[in-house]
Amino acid sequence: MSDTRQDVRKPRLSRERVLAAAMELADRDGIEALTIRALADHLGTKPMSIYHHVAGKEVLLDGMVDIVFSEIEKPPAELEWREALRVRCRSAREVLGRHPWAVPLLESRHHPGPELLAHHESVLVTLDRAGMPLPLVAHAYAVLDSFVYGFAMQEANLAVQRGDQDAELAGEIAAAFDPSAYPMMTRFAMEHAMRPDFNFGDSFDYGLDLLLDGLARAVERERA
Amino acid sequence: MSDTRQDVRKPRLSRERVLAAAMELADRDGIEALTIRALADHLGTKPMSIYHHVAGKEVLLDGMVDIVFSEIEKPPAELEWREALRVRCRSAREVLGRHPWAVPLLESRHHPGPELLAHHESVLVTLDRAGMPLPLVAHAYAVLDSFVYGFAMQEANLAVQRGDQDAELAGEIAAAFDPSAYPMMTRFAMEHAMRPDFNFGDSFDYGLDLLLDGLARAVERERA
DNA sequence: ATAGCAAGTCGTACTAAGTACGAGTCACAA
DNA sequence: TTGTGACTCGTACTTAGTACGACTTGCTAT
Repeated sequence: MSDTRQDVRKPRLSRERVLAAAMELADRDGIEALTIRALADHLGTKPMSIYHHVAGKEVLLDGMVDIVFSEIEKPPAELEWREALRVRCRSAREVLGRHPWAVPLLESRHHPGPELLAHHESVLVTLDRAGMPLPLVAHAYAVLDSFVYGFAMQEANLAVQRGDQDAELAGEIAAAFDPSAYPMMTRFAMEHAMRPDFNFGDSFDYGLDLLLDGLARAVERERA
Repeated sequence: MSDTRQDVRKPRLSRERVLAAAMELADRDGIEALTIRALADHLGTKPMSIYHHVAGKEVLLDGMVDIVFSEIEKPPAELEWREALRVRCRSAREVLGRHPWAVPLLESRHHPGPELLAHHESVLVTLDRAGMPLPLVAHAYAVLDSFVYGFAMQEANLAVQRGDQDAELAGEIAAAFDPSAYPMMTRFAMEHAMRPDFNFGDSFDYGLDLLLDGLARAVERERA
């Protein structure tokens, strides 16, 4: 009778299970819904049990960020540098699209995890083998990451917008909006951005190529 | 005896004073230190008085974001489009440097204020007068803002790092850091990033020119 | 088998923060 | 002088993070 029936319902907590559940919750309900109590419910436990596997909420967030980094594809070593960076940047955008809550966290965590470090290393190696001198490596990395993070940030926000848009936001914005006060915005929206085939995301590849082209030219100039 | 002595200490609350005080607090102590109670103390009032001038904390943040936008210089109409955009992007970076807490908020607020709308309008007008067709306008705006916001985000984070770095963070990172596991990162840090004349911010103008050059070329191509 | 221990779980309770409610105050106009 | 509307604030409720310490459980060495 006194068999271990609880291992069916409670497969024992662990740091991994806690982190995985936290990611699920954040993906599904948003980062602001990720509270220790909600997480405990989601895991079928009580709040304080969680603290035996992660030291606190900050550490939990650090762990989640490192998992996000682990999902981003590193620049493949066998590809030419531009192609390799394209792969990693596209992957970064896609992963951040799956975890929109992560964007503001990525750069604001002070405790880099192992995945983050490994990721940085692999990108630096790729820039190095492109033939860039260190100052150019620094520029290239700063510029590419700014673009990727910034773009992901805007996309994350658009996603949220769309979420409550159907409800009232659209009407609310339109109401507070005087078309004659913002003629160019109105034209832009009417003739382009509201068209069904408009897709904000298309600008990602456009901007990425802009940057990679520019960097390639800079590498050429270095060679001269 | 019963003169109005309190108007010396309490110049009467107002939406403007509340917002200004909130900006001060956020700039000085960080956004996480901006609580209604702390704000009330800063203003010499009690928490609930604030709610007569702003409807809640969300609205307070919306208002702060709009003030930040009001501080960003619009692209001057009298300048050539590239130069005009350079002015506005540099200004945006500088303003976000003064208000690092604003970066994650900028894109996550759902209620655009009048300053934000006016700002967007002015940038769109500039892109239009550069001779870009609407699809290119969309790309240009998305790409430039991604870069500016992303860069500001990274700089904001660096500023925080430097804040507690002196204390223990530097040693902490170095301790958890195995140079042989990350050879390229180590080389990059030693031979470039830790040098006294290295300045992350220098990459801003570099990236901005990369993008503006690319966009100018695209405009040329359109003309053909 | 069993004593004992380490790992894990959780009930209770404290603190910080946002804010609803409603009573009080104050300046000014009629 | 008195009524009114704008403003102020004391009290208290709610949600969240988490410290403390007791309880439970499964494994190990006898």
